[in-house]
Amino acid sequence: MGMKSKSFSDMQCSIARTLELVGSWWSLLIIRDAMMGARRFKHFESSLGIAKNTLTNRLNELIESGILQKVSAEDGSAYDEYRLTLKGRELGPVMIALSQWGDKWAVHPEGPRFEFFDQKTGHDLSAVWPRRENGEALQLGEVGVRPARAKPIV
Amino acid sequence: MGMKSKSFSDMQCSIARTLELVGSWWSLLIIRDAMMGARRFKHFESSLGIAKNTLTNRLNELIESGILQKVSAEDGSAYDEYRLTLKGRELGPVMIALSQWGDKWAVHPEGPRFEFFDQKTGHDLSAVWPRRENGEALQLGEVGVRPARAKPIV
DNA sequence: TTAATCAGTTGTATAATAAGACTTATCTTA
DNA sequence: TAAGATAAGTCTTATTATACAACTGATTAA
Repeated sequence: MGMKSKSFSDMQCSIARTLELVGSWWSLLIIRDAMMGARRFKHFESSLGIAKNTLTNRLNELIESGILQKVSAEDGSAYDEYRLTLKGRELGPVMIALSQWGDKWAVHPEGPRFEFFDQKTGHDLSAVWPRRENGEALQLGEVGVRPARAKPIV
Repeated sequence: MGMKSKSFSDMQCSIARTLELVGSWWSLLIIRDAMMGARRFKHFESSLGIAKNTLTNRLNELIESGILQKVSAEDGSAYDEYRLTLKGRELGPVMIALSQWGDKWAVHPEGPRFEFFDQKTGHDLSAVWPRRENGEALQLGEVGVRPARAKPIV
């Protein structure tokens, strides 16, 4: 996109700090591909159509951020694999929320390509949505934002 | 960032199509500010420290996408206000998921600045997380991705 | 052993952002 | 009501990230 000398990392907002790590143009799609099983440079490259130098940069940033890690290949190849860390895998809810919104508001003529499901049962997931402790979904208008209270240290 | 002639809009993936609309560097922070009550150009500008021309471009893109709309000011001012549409407000779960991840994985030394809560009760929300129909949270490893089945037309 | 593939690196061109000066319309206040 | 301040942009220039293509050295396949 352009000159990104402006960084979000000094902002106290957790959304800004997250976007500092995964908000670059290709980052979330790289993470998506990793969640769908991509492990090798060529997988990401051919799936995304991203320029090689840009892919190199994004992958290194994600490693630097602790979202991806390079590990020796399972199949004995000399080429290392890129794998999500726990930190990376926990972006799952973000991905599902993005996907769910796109299914509703950025519809492709041929419909959605993929869907998330429960591997235990094969059933669909319920919507990723703000809920009360009892599991009840809130209306969006009922969600408020307030200054964070100090959390107990222990 | 740079040359973004590569567009995601032709991709069938809902995540890519969503990022095409809100994945630019500042877009999600503008939407965050709108959710926190920002309505005027100056609010976004001073909150974000974004260049004016860039802010103008991002705001117009978000209007073009139907995420923001310009409406006449409630207080009678001649300056219009930028307000989220329903389409924009429904990015709430994405925001909460981003915030929740940042609270855990991109911690600021002084802790989180804001938190979401239930305005009805004042209580915290439960985590935005993949769940079964019965409300039970899945382990991330239990979430699978599969080609989308054709949905019934009616 | 030769050719093809993989994972990059290195240029060059282009497009998006940053920064700041400038403009016009609106608002405040004395 | 007139003058100054503020709001919401626009325009220009400089910087930087991305795209694209060619090239390189290591690994793999035939």
